[in-house]
Amino acid sequence: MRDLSRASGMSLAGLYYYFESKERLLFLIQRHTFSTIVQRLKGRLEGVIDQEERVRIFILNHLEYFLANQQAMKVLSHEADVLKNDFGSEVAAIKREYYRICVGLLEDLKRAQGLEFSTRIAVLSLFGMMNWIYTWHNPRVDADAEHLAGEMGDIFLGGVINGNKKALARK
Amino acid sequence: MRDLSRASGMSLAGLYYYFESKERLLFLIQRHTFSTIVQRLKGRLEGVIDQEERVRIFILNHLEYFLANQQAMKVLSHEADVLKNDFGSEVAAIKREYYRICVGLLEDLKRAQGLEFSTRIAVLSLFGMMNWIYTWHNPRVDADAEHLAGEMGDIFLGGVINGNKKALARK
DNA sequence: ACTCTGTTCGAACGAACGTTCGAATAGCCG
DNA sequence: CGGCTATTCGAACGTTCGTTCGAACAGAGT
Repeated sequence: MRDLSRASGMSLAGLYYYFESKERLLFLIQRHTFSTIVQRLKGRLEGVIDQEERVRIFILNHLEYFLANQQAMKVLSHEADVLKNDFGSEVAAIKREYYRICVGLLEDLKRAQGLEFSTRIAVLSLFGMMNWIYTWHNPRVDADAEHLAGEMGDIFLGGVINGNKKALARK
Repeated sequence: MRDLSRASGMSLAGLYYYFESKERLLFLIQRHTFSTIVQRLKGRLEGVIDQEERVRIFILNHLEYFLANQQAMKVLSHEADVLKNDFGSEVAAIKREYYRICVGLLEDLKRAQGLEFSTRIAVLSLFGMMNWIYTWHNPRVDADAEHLAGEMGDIFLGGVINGNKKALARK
C-alpha cells in the first residue's frame, strides 16, 4: 500500500478513503482484469465457426492481454488464490467461466474432428503454455503476441490433432 | 522462519545456528532441488538415442519431481528470482544448464527429423505446460506423473513434429 | 459569514517479520 | 569433578506492513 501511495501521489491514508482494504483493492483489480479478458474473448468468438480458428482466437486473446499488461499479470499470477471468502469465490467464478469456455472450444474441436484426448489435461497444458509467458517474455527480444499466438497455436493444435491421431493408431 | 521453527520443533533462534540467514537457507534448498533434477535427468538420458524418447524422458523426469514435491515446487516457483547477487546467479546458472539441455534435445530432434520451429518458444512453452501443473494437480483426481508425461508428450511432440510439417506446407 | 459534505493527510497503532544476544543446557575429555 | 565446546532457547531489537484516527482543507449552498 505504501508503494501504491508513492506511485499514485496520494497519501497512504488517502488510499483507504477509496479502498476499504488492501484485499478489496486486489479483488477489484482481479475482477476487472479477468472480466475484461472474458468479455473481449466472447466478442471475438462471435460469428466464427471454424473450430481451429476459434481455439486460435482464444490463444491470441489471452496472449495479447498478458503481454499488454505483463507486469500486472505477473502480480496477478503471483497473487492468485490469496483472496479469502467472498472475494475469492467471486474471482474464482470468473476464472471458472473462462476455463469452461476453453473446455467448450476443445470439446467442439474433438467432436468436429473425431479426436480423443483428455480435455482437462489439454486445457491446463494450454493455460500453462500461455500463462508461463510472464516469466520469460522480453519485448526487446521476443516476438509480439500475434506471432507467439501463432507458434503456440501450431504446437497446441498440432499436438491435440495430429499427435492424437498417432496415439490412436498406436492402440 | 517462525513457521519453519514451529514445523521443525526447533526454536526460532536455533534455526539461525544452522542457517546464517533466511536467504541462504532458501538458496540451499533451491540449489539442492535444481541440482537433483538435473543430475537425475542426465542419468536417465544416458544411452538413449531415439530423439523423441529423449524428450519424453525429459518431460517424465520433470513431472515426477514436481509431483513428488508439489508443495515444495509451489514455493520454489513462487520464490523464483528473489535471491540476490551470488545466491541468485548460482541458482540461475543451474537453471540455465537445465534450460540448455532441453534446447539441445529439441535441436537434435529438429536435425533428426528436418523440422523448423523456434526452439526458444518451444522450450518455454514446454516449461510452461510442465511448471503450471503445481497450480492445478490434485492427486485424488488427476493421473500420476507417468500418465501426465505421456499426454503432455503427445501434445508437445505432436505439435512440434506434425504441426510443424503443416506449417511448412502452408508456405 | 457559516455550516455541511467530501476529500486529503500526518501520525500513530498493533502485528508480523528477519535477526541477534546472552544465558542456559548437554555431552565429552582430562 | 572441572572445564571445554557444541547446541538450544527466551527475549528482545529494529523494520516493515496493513490499518485507523483526528485534524485540516476545499467547495457549494444558504
